[in-house]
Amino acid sequence: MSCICDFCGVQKSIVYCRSDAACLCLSCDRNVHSANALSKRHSRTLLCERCNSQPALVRCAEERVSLCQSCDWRGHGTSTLASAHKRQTINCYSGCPSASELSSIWSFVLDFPSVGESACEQELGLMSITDNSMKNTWGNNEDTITQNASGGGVETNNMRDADKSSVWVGSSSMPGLNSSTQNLEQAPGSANNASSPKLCCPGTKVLAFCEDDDLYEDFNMDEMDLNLENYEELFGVTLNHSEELFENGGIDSLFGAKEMSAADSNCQGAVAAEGSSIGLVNTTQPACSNAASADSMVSTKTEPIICFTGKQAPSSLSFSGLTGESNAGDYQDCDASSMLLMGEPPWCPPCPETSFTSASRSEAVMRYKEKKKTRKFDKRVRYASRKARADVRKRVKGRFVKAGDAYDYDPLNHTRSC
DNA sequence: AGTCCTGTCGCTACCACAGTCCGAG
DNA sequence: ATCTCGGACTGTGGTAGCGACAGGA
Repeated sequence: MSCICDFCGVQKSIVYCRSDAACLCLSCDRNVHSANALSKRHSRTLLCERCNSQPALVRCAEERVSLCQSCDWRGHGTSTLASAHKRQTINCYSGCPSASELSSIWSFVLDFPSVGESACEQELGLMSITDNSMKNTWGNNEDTITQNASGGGVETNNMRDADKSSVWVGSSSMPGLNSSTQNLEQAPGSANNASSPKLCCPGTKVLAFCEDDDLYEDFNMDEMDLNLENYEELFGVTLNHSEELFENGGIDSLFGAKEMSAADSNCQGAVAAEGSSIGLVNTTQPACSNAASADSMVSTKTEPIICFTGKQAPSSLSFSGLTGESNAGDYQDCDASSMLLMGEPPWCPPCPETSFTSASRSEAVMRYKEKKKTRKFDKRVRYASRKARADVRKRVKGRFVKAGDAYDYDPLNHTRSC
C-alpha cells in the first residue's frame, strides 16, 4: 500500500481527502485545497498509518499511530489488552489551516515518533498562514469521552484546542461516529448526548442549538438551498414534503449531492444490492456507522468517518461514508436520507415535541426505501487518480486529445490554445 | 383544436490514457 | 501454488449533438 502523496508523488502522504479520495502530503493538501472555495470545503483528516488507504479515525496513544476504523477494530477490537489502549478521536478539518492550527486540531502531532522529524511536522513547519478566515465549527464543545464498541476509551480532548483555532474542524467523535465509538448497547441519544454536539433534532428549534454564534455566523443558507422551516419539515414535521424531496432527489441535492442523472445509471447494478442492505445496521463491524448512508454501506467498504465540515451547519451535516464532494460535490457523501433510512440518528435525543410519530415515520421510511430502490444513485468517483488526470487533461470540444496535440481547452489554465 | 416554430432540458457519445483486471504461460 | 507477462477493459470530464418536451404564435 503506497503512502506517497497522490498529487506530487514525492512526499509521504499525511492526510486523506474524502472528497478527492486522495492521500496527500500537507503541502499538496494545502495547495490543492486552496484552489477555490469548493475545494476549501473538502473535509480532510489524517491518513491511517496502518493501511495507508483510509482516513484515520482515532489516534492510539499507546501505539502512537493514527488508525482508520477498520484498523482500529482489528487492532483493538479483538485483544482485551489492546482494547484498553487509550485512543483519541481525530478531527477532520477543512479550509487551509495553518501549521499552528493543524497542531491545534491534532495535538498529538507532537507525539509523533521522532519528534521534529516526521514528515508531517516538517511539512507543518513549511506551511504558512494565509487563510485564517475559517470558522471553527464545533467551537464550544466540551471534552467528550465516548466508549467504543470494544470497550476501550476514546477520548476527545482536543475540541478546546480546536476551539482556539480558526480552522473548520469537525470531530470524528461526532454523531455518525457514535455508532462505532459509543457503546453499542447504549440507547441512541441517551448518555452520550451530554457530550454530543448540539445537533439538530427533528421537531426542535434548530436555532436553539445554534447558540454557538461563531459556528453559524458564516452559515449561508443560500449555499444549500434549505431554510430552517424546510429542515424541520424535512426531518419530521411535514412528512409529505419530505417525501416529495425524496422523490425528487431533494435530500441529496439539499445536502450537496449531485443531481441524480444519467451518470447514475452506471450504478444501477448496485440497486439490488442496496435493497438488501437497507435498514441493516451492522452492530458488530465498526466499518459501517449506522449513521452512514446506506449508499456508503453498499458502495464503499470502509469509510467510517463522519465529518462535519466547513460552513456546514447542522442541516448540511456531512455523513461521510461515501464520496464526493462534491464526490460529487464535496459532500455527496452526506446523505441525510440515511437518517430516515436508519431511523433516528443515534445522537439525536428523543424529541417528544415532534409531531412526527414513530409509526408514520416508519411508513415514510418504508416508502422511501421502496422509492430509493428504483432511484438512481449519484455519481461517485471511484478512481481519484483517473479523476486527477481527467481534470488536467487538455481537450478539444470536450474530448480528450493526445498529449502534445493542439487543444482548445486546458482545465488547468482555463485557456484555449486556438 | 391542430400545426409549426423556438427555446429549454436531459441524456449520451466521444476522446486519450493510466490503472486495473484476468487469463495464459 | 505462486509469479510474471501482456492484452483487454475501465473510468475519468467537458462538449456537441440529439430527442423530448413545453409554450407561444
